[in-house]
Amino acid sequence: MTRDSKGPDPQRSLTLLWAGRARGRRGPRPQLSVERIAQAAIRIADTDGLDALSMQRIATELGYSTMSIYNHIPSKDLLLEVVADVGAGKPPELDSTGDFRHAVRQWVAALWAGFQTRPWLLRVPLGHSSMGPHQLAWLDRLLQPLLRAGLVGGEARAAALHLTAVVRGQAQISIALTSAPPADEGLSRGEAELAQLLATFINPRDYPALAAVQAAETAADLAEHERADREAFPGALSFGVDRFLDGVEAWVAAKSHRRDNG
Amino acid sequence: MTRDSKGPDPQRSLTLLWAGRARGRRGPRPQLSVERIAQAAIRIADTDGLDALSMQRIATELGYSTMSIYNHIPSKDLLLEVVADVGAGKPPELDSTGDFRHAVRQWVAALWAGFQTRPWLLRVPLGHSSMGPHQLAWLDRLLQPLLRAGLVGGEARAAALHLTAVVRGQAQISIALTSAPPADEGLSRGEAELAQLLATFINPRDYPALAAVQAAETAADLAEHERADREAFPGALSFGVDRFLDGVEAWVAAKSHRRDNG
DNA sequence: CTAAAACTGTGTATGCCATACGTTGAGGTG
DNA sequence: CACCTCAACGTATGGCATACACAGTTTTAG
Repeated sequence: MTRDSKGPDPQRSLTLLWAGRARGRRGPRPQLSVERIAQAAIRIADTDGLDALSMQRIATELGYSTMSIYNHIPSKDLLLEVVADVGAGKPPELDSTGDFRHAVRQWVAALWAGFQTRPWLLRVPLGHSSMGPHQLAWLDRLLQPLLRAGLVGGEARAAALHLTAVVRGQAQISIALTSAPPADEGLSRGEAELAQLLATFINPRDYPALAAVQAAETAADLAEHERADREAFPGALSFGVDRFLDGVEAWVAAKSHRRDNG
Repeated sequence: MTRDSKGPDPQRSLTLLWAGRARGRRGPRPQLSVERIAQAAIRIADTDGLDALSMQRIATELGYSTMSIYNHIPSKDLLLEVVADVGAGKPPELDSTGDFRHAVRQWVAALWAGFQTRPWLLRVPLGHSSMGPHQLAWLDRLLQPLLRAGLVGGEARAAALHLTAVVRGQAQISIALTSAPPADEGLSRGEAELAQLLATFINPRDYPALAAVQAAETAADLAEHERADREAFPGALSFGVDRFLDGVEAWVAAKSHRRDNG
């Protein structure tokens, strides 16, 4: 480790992510470790947000000087890669019996819940962390029901990427919209008033489809909103995932039919 | 405008995003404007990346002092929201004749291309920019073919969100994996060697499905890779979008059938 | 018509940040 | 035992966002 050159070096990222620290080195025994540093960083981000995450903060949290951190991690960018991987945690256990759709929905719900718990994960630039051990574990878990459904290698990989991307993207958008107003000044105008303000901008001339959708929605809106709070993930996500799984199922069926007749 | 309180204030975000500067104010006529500032910021991010984007840099680029910027934009976070919206640009014109799938694919390809052109857009925290005029224009454009396909309000909105999320997420992952190695030191080991290094970590014990997929892929990999470079967007994205559209089509068909028989 | 008020642009200052560099001492290795 | 390597530390540097006080300009109130 020690002093090193910078720059986006995938090799370094990978070895850092996959740890496996070699023992039997010289010098004093390290008290700090990549693991401890990452844990402290996650703790800070969980409690005070990603903006509060600084090298100095980590060091004081652990009771060491700021620069000691750099003996274990060459830069903050690399640290963030590690944090993004470790912070993802372990993937859930899925029902491997029966419907592959059920398993996939379980996986989606778990990932969604993870992003709700740690919204800051969505603000960490991915870097090479998507090749970290935890990220790959999540990917592996999702691939299993997809392969079981009848997708072949490349298709399963594409479908898994699709689902990962959907949850990531939806969570990002969802969290962006749910940033709480300051609520001081006595009257904290709710989302309703905000939506109304926005509605004044959405004139049917510039946004015909949007206006149409918005007009058609005011009716059944409330009932759906209340129901959504009780679900594992919101209706918009659910609809998309279900339609995708419909398509996957049809694709597999068509493939096997092709094989039967070929 | 002038001096203002901070904090995530949706109201302020929206009024800033939707501009409409009122004239007839006191004081000297402003030479700077939110528009000019945003354009300069985009220029900087395009040429030197998001990390090079600082208030000082913007100011010197425009030939003003750093603090002048704050007379027009209360904080850098708000600036980024504006930049994220303006930087998205105008949505493409879609073929409104014929197949809705074609139009959707056009839209997806355009958004994908946008993210390739401006990768830094994916690193800007969304904030409330998703309610900016440009973002809504993109959304509106996508809603049109979806409504035409036969989805009703809520479904169309969910499907549009799904597609947006997919492209965003896939682009993020894709860009994260394509960060170039420094390529100094004579031998710039390619992605191949990197993949091989990664492969040593992926043992079938911990990652059974991944290993299976990887083993099944080495064969037809090259041909597919070469073909992917000529497409508007990569095969993984295409597969997912197509399966989703299959599901949407089936859903609409089932609905109309239900109606015919109900 | 005048004076106050409001606003834009400027310069300076503060405090936080990542990180380069030099030093010290610990503890394996020859 | 001598040497080498490395962990932890302190200090220093340059960049950053932004608070604050000021100067000049234009609109508006009286």
